[in-house]
Amino acid sequence: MPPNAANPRKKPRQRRSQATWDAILDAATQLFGQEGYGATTNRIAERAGVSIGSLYQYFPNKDALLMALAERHLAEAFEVLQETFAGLLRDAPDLPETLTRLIDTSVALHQRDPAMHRLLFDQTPRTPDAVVRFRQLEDLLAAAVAQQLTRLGVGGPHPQARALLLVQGLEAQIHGAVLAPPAGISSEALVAEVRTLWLKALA
Amino acid sequence: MPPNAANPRKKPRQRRSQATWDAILDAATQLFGQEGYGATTNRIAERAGVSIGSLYQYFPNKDALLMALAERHLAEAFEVLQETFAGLLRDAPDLPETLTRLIDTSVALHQRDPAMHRLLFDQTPRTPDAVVRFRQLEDLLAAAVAQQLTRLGVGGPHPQARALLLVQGLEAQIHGAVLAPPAGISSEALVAEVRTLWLKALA
DNA sequence: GAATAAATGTGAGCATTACTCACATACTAA
DNA sequence: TTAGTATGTGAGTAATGCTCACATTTATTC
Repeated sequence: MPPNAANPRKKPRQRRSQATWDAILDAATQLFGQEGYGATTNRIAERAGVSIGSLYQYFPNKDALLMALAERHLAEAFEVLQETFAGLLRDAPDLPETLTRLIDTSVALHQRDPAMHRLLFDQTPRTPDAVVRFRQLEDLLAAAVAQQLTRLGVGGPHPQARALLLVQGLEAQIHGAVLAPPAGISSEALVAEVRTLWLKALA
Repeated sequence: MPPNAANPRKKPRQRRSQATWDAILDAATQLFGQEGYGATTNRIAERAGVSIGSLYQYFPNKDALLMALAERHLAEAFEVLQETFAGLLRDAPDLPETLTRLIDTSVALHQRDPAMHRLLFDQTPRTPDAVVRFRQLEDLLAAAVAQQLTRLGVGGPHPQARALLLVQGLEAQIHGAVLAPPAGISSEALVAEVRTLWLKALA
């Protein structure tokens, strides 16, 4: 994953400060996970066994803590996606199999840590910085998808555009299917339908 | 639009209280629009020419103010959509024309008041209540769409599921295309591509 | 090892703000 | 007129994000 240019506070140099940084993020993970955005910075510092001043030495404000959690979350997701795309480059499967792998990966990522996903998706304020950052990563993903579409000869007149729409559409559909399936329809049925629709859209 | 069951404070009975209610919402629209979620309730009351106590007589907390703005915003959107669906029932056009009308409506709704849309989409905390409420409206929309898909014979084995995926996917794609078009791709090109993809997906 | 500088840690307290409540005022009904 | 109800007020409270003057620990230099 590419580095975030706007990293607000310097990262630690000495070993003890690295421990402090880790303790703060761990405490933030716990308390934000339990209490949502309402968790207070003072209690996070307390839980981390660190003074509130130290917390603000590494994170300029409360939202920066969430951003750090988001970065960690997204980095994990990127690793998984990296493997998926590596596999696609290696095996060069046909369109149906390619779609299946992409969808399965997306589903797995949404099932991995639903609480954290919901915290970041629903409760974290989408600051301009966060929105820009997210779009940046979305474009990266789209580029990898565009490469696959082109390889399969289904990129259309503008593969990057088509890939971006696939990324955005698929994310919304899988998110809804996995985290908020409507009464009367199973997640599995929805995911299967997602695959059917995109297969026809791209074939 | 169906009423919201969890309406937290009673609506006004006398004329002057209706004026108070309107003044508060107008002030909220202005200040939230200018300053985002950071706008304070005290200043909203001041701008409305009303005491802070009166504000909290009608809105139990800050988020309820945003919810009221969202309800107003969504009600307007529902009116427009109602017209669109009425037209579809009247004219019973073929699939390409039906898709065009739905997409054009969605684009128009996203272009109508981008600032308010961004405020509600990005900055308003997605409380559990708000999430449930939004899903409720999404299902309603999906039901109307499912009716059209069935009419056109493209509902597949589960029209309601397919319609929900269309609503979620389309919303995400149009939102991205209109409010955050990537460098090098025009909104128009993206919207055209959205239409192409869904046409093939449903044909 | 002593001295100096740099990095890291502390927590009382400040400023802000969402929200309450005891009370006052305006309206309605008899 | 009077009683009752609806509406309006704003000083004050509690909670919380964040600062800053200072203390402590580690690295560096002589």
